Amino acid sequence: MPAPSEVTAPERLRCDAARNRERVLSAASEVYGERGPAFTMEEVASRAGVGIGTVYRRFPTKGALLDAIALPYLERILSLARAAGEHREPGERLETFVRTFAERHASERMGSGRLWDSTLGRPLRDEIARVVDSLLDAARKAGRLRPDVTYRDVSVLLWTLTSLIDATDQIAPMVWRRHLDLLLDGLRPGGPRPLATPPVNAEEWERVVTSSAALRLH
Amino acid sequence: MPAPSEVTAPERLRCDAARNRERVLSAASEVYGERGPAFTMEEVASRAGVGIGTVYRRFPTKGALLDAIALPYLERILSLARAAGEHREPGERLETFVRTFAERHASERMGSGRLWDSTLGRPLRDEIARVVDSLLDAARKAGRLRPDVTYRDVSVLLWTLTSLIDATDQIAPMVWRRHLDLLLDGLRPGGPRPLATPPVNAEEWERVVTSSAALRLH
Amino acid sequence: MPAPSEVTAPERLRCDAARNRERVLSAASEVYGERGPAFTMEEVASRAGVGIGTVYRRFPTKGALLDAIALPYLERILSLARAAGEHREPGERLETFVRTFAERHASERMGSGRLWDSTLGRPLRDEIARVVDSLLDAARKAGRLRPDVTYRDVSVLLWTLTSLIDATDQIAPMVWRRHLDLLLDGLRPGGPRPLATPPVNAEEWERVVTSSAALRLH
Amino acid sequence: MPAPSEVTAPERLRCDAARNRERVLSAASEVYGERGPAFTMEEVASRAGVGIGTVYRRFPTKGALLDAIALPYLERILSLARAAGEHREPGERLETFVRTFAERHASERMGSGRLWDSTLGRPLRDEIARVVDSLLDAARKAGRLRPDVTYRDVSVLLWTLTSLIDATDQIAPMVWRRHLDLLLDGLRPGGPRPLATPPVNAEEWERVVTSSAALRLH
DNA sequence: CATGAATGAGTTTTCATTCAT
DNA sequence: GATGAATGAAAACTCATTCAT
Repeated sequence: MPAPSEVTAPERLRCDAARNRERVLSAASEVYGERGPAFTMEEVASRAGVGIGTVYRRFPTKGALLDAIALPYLERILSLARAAGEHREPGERLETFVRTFAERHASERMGSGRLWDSTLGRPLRDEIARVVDSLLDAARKAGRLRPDVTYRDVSVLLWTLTSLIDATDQIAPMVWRRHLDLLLDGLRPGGPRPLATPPVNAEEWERVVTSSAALRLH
Repeated sequence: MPAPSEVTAPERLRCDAARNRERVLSAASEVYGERGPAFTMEEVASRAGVGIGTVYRRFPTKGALLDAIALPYLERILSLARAAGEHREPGERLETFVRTFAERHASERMGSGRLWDSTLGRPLRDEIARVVDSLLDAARKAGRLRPDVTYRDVSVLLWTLTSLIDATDQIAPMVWRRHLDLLLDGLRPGGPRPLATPPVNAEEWERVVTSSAALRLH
Repeated sequence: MPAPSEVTAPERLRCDAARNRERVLSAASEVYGERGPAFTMEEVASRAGVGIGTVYRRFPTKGALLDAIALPYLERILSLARAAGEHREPGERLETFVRTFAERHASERMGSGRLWDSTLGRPLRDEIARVVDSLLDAARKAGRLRPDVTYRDVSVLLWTLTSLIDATDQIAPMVWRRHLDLLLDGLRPGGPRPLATPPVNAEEWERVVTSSAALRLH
Repeated sequence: MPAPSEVTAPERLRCDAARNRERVLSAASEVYGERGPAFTMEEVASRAGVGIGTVYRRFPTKGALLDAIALPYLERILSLARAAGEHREPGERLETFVRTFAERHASERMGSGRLWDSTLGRPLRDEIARVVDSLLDAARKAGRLRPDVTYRDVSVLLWTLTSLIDATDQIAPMVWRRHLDLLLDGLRPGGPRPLATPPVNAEEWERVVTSSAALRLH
């Protein structure tokens, strides 16, 4: 049975390699989530259970690895946006997207910062732009969004939001939720409803202010 | 002759020491403004015109030095808040504070990130809280602010804003201004006035997305 | 059916193997010519169009590969020596050999340094010794060579010459030619003819001294 | 006694630093002599008995260290040339210089290769050129040197000679001496005296050919 | 046999921190 | 007190070599 073996052998090889690639990638995402871009290649390697040489075989540069982390990240964003587009109430779609995105980011420590960068994800980003634009349209038509908000505004918003989540979620998980409510609802009076999240209380705030949380924002 | 010598010598020393402390501090602020927390202790020393040992005598740790930078930073914030409190229109005071703070941050590269941290500035921070609270009050009474916004909400807002400014001001200076408009004006429709800043255009956005700007957000 | 399969399969394999061996060898010579012993095994593999494992199957060590490169090198030397032995004027044969060898080395970047080493080429080297000895004899009999010069003297001369060629040919191609003239003609006065190559001029010398040419001599 | 202490303290500091600098330098020369430019910074550090950081404080780059090795090397060459210029017999001066240079190079493992390079030693090199030129003049006037030999010819000769010495002195110390005799005396017949060094014998040659001596020539 | 994935010791360089002077 | 020399633990990256497929 040379055929099958010949077929499967390379397949398996690729399988192992691919598995390792995945392991490195998820280890990198993990470490990135914990320590930001200051993570060590060696740490990624050891957490992936491979030698450092293996990491470098797949990603010849730390930057390349960061770029690679970005792609699944973007893909998840896209799928969240698409899922939000299925929401029954068109007026809720945008908010649903932003909120689920934030929750997912907090729970899965999706990458951030550098990950919005890199030209690698261009087509993906374009597609995300299209989908999010449709969410904006729906929200606008439902009278739930001021007409002058663009995709880029939302993007910047998500961008700063992820930084805030990274910096505070572990020590004061309500901070970013409150901030998100404010962002979504606006600062002006006359809003139709009170903010869903209560103001940040003293203990949480204490933790934020005394920890090095702010450090991570830079 | 213990008195004179002990009086003058330490006095002088204290003088020199104080002068050195100031030099180190302003050198550190300068370098921090230029390179963020990645600056080198040696660089601070040489820019202050002292030996690196002197830096360490005053600030036993790089972290301590960062903490120390925060104080003048907080002082400037306080003075901006106070100045804004003098604004003729009480309803404008909060917005004036936030906007001048942002502009100052952008132009003088006031420290950020880590600088919000540290327990050193506690009394200062408390005073800032008081003053900003009065701005909030005024804005609320003038019907320019939703009633449930707290000092901490504003603080988080400023916090994320400085990150955005640090990351984008040099390559796309309109990005954070637009975002700030949105923050101040809210995302809901029916706002009393159109946003002052036009949407981010394609070129600027391109620059942000292709540069490593996002990197600096972490 | 053990016979046919065993006969053809190994035959083919041997064929392929031999072809691979050759490919690896010429790739290695090529890379060696370009970068000296600093070349990478991976580079040899990829230029030969085989996997790196294949390289290691044929040559268990980088040193072994270097040794193997030496053989064709020695063969070319031998053929040059034999060709020089055909020269009409017996008195010219030695000089012809040395000069054509040097030119070939310069133009084809024949291997050098390590290539004189290795015990692999023993019989070949012995044969070269025999042929060059005959050139020496002829030169001696023609009164063109001092009687006490041996094959080993010539060998050392060629050895240092190749180093000089490697180091200077690309940046100052006259340097080694002048040196060779001196070597062949002697340093003492009263020589029958002036040196054919003019002294190295300032520009060329400058290039040698300021470049990292000397580095390559080690 | 504040004055003396103040005077000596910095002096001592400088002393220690200078001592370390010297240690690093001589360690580097030593290692360079043994392994050529492939030496390790760590090795230099440990042999100098200092931390690797100290090496980098004095010589911010491996290249800088190599450059620094070159200077004392050039100085020694200059002093040898000057000493040779004092030789009673003007006709012997050049040869004396070349021979003592070679012996010193062999015994003290003076640097080589890269050391001829670098623009650092420019003035020193110019001075060497002047002195050696005077040796050439003297030799020429004494009828001991063919009139067309220039300083650059001698320089190339010394250059290749050091390579040969580095490569062979430890395993076959007569090889380079014999070669030097040949260089100095010329290859043509009719020379006034037989070569002082006997031909390389089989054992020595064997050692050269089988060792990796040749490797060091590249 | 061929492949190329995996390995990890080794290299250069940086920088926060200590300590002798 | 001030100085800056010394330290050495990392960190990013390379490459000869081994080994599973």
